[in-house]
Amino acid sequence: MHEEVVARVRHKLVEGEIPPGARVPERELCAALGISRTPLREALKVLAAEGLVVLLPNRGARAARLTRESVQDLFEVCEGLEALAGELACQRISDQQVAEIAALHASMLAHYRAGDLIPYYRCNRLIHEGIVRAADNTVLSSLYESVAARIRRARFITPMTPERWTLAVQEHEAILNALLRRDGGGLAHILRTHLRHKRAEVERAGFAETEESQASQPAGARRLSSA
Amino acid sequence: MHEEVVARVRHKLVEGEIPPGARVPERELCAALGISRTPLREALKVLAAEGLVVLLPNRGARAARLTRESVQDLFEVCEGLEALAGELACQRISDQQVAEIAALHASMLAHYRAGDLIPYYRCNRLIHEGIVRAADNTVLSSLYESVAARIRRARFITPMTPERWTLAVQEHEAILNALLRRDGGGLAHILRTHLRHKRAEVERAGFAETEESQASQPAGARRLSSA
DNA sequence: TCAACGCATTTTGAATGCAAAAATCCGGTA
DNA sequence: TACCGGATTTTTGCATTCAAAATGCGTTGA
Repeated sequence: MHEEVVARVRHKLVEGEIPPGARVPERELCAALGISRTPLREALKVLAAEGLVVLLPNRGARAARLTRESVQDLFEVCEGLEALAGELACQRISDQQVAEIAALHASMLAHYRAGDLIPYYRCNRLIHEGIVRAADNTVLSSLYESVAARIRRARFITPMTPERWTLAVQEHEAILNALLRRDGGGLAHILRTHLRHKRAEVERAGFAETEESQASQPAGARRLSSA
Repeated sequence: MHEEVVARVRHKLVEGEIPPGARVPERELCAALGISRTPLREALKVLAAEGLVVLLPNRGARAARLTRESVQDLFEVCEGLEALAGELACQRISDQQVAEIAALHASMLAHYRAGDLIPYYRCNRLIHEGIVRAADNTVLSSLYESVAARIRRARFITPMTPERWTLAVQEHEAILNALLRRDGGGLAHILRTHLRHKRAEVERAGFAETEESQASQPAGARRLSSA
């Protein structure tokens, strides 16, 4: 049941039901989930360790903000993780797994042509997860899952433009090709490029400062602090 | 106080006070730390999310085992993270930070010459952490911390041989040189090599099957399972 | 003799209770 | 009317309590 609670609350955070910067209403969530405070508080501690919420001593939990720095950090790490996944996947992926990803790619393409964004996103995500899974590394999988979930929260503030959509599909063609050729270096490279473009789009769209919910959490000057 | 408890228990796990595979004695720990079960259980949930303990439903917590697969996975990911840190650090490190690492390197060298393993390990760790810190990426830092902590648990089963020690010091010379030249690619490469050697040593030493505490947790056949 | 069953004890997981810290509200004052 | 200070209410953090599951042990019957 503990895992269930963590998953439910994580879903609310990733899907924007609890927007970045918002307070996490302990009482309400307990009522909504039909549980007492103990398991919810345990779940919040776990989500804090994952970086999805911030625990303020004696002042409760807030959904972590998406600042310019944190998004940049997340993309940098995600690049590294996906590149590693690409390298390893090309060494270890089975023909069947390649076929599964090729099938996902085909339906993603169909959704692109039909202009269906939501199912397109779903296939997109499954392809990236498939590559990570094919790397056959449980540590990598769990770290990727954590980072990707946090990045996914930014999609509400980045509109998908037709140009970017076309480019992304082209990049996915290259991804599939590299995978078919088992070209680890090439796959790592195109995955990095793909993510850099996505990141540029998110940064261009700007974030933070636009949500009313970003209030009451002072902007940190992390880049200035040294330790 | 919550963070305090997590840190204390994590220390017990990383330092081998609670060996891999051993049961985490909830009652005892509560008594030892002078707290009730609630905060301890919260801490265990967090450590489970970090991968240091495994929670068995209705059967308590055990310190995670160090299997061949999990150690391999950890090293693979650590390589990726350190390589990324090296790349970023060379772009962002300040002269003062380089000087700090150079100083650490010098004292590490002195400890090597004196044959003092423990302080050598300490300097070694601080150098690697310094590089990661210089990458100036909080997400990277926290993931690295988590992976490095889990890897550190393996050091009790890998004796330091004179040959490996000499090689490690040589590699650290190359690491410092790459850093002084701000050669990101070169630093990433030597860091990967350094870790690969360390990993080979750990794998050669063999692990698991040697600790009585590894008992009663069936060996998983993860490499065979697909999803 | 040994295996299977049943009961008691221990351990786990979640709910509740209680003390302390924040946040809020309200009245008073300048 | 704006601002400050204190009391009240709410929220938070931890301890305690309670129910359910697992474990251990003794008994019984083949």
